[in-house]
Amino acid sequence: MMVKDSLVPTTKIRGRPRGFDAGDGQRIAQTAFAREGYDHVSVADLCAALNIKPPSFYAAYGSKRALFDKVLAAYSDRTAAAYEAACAAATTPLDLRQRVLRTAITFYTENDGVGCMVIANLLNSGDRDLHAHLRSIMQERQVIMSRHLARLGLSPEDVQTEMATISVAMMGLSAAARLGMEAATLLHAIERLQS
Amino acid sequence: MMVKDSLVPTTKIRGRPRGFDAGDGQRIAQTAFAREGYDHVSVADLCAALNIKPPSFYAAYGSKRALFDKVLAAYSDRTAAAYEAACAAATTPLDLRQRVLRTAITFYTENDGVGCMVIANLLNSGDRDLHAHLRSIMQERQVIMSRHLARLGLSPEDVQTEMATISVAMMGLSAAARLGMEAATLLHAIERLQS
DNA sequence: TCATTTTTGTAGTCACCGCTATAGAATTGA
DNA sequence: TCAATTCTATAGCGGTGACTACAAAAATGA
Repeated sequence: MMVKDSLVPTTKIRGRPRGFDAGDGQRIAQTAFAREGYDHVSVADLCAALNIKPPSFYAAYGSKRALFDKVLAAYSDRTAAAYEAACAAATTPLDLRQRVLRTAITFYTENDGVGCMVIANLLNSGDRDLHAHLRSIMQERQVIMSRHLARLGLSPEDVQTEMATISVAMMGLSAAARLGMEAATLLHAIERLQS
Repeated sequence: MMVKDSLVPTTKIRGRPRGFDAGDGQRIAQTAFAREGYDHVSVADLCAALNIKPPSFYAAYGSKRALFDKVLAAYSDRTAAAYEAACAAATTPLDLRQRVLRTAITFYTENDGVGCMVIANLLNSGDRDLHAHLRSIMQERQVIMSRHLARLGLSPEDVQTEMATISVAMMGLSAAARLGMEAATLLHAIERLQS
């Protein structure tokens, strides 16, 4: 008598098996999207990189946008956790800013300097739906940081101003990183800026 | 006996007269390129805005890239003069930074906040030639500012760092302006950043 | 063996891109 | 009036974008 192995991940799946690893594909797409941005990565590019044809791509990921959203969600979760940790560790508003910007620099200079995936695509992409999605992600971040700033004693209007300050700094770091500025230089730059 | 009026601007020109004002077209193109960026403005868009057909566009401007270069040159000259004036008026390196950033903010918040035409397209465009052109413009600017910083007493390595600092700040201001941040908020942000 | 299921490659859809060949319309000079 | 010149609209070029209809291929279950 056989036991149903529905909980076992190695369940035999009917039909022709996929000829490539979807996880590998997502990783390749992640670097491509991070480097070039949503608009400048074509499905044809991704297919070439994955060595597959369009039908395989669409069967596995649904659409270019769906794949980007998956990659973006992973990035967003990863960075949100790091920023949350930075905020939680902060003891003063100024300390929060320093910790957040230092965290940002480490992310932005990954993979030879790709900047922030949210900021970069918010500035680059012509896709309106994507634009709205990215804006909402950014707003979520700001809400969280704002709460921490309030917790550290800033008045509502000071929270607004400090949030704008951090935003401008992060955008500058993202852009500079994308244009090739190295992590050490970015650190020196914002240290000097806050002289 | 007739006198040749080759020096008179109202010389009668043979052939069918142009049905639109090329100068108006350049102005319309300027706002379009500033708002949307080179890649996201199509020749069809420009033709629709100018109420002309593609052949008229190409007869008047040569190519999309040629028109952009014209618009860019005008922008570049205008801003270069302003930055030069800001640098010339500066009495200390810190004063130079303040003046340059304030000048930048006024440009970036023109036309409902379009940011810096050089920085924005450097980050957005996928065109490699354009990329190189914009980079060279940016480098020229930095060379000029660097000379002023040296004149004001900064050591070579401090010039480098200060230049990176100003660059990061300008990129942040450009991006934030493009995302809708107002001039007053931008001013408060960089003031606060330099606490 | 054979039906069922899923993936695969071929080949194409339609829309848009920058750009242009061609011929007609509108002007000037003779 | 008529040739020369210049701009105009029509229509279409070749290329690329995201995406897909279709049938063959490769696995499973019976």
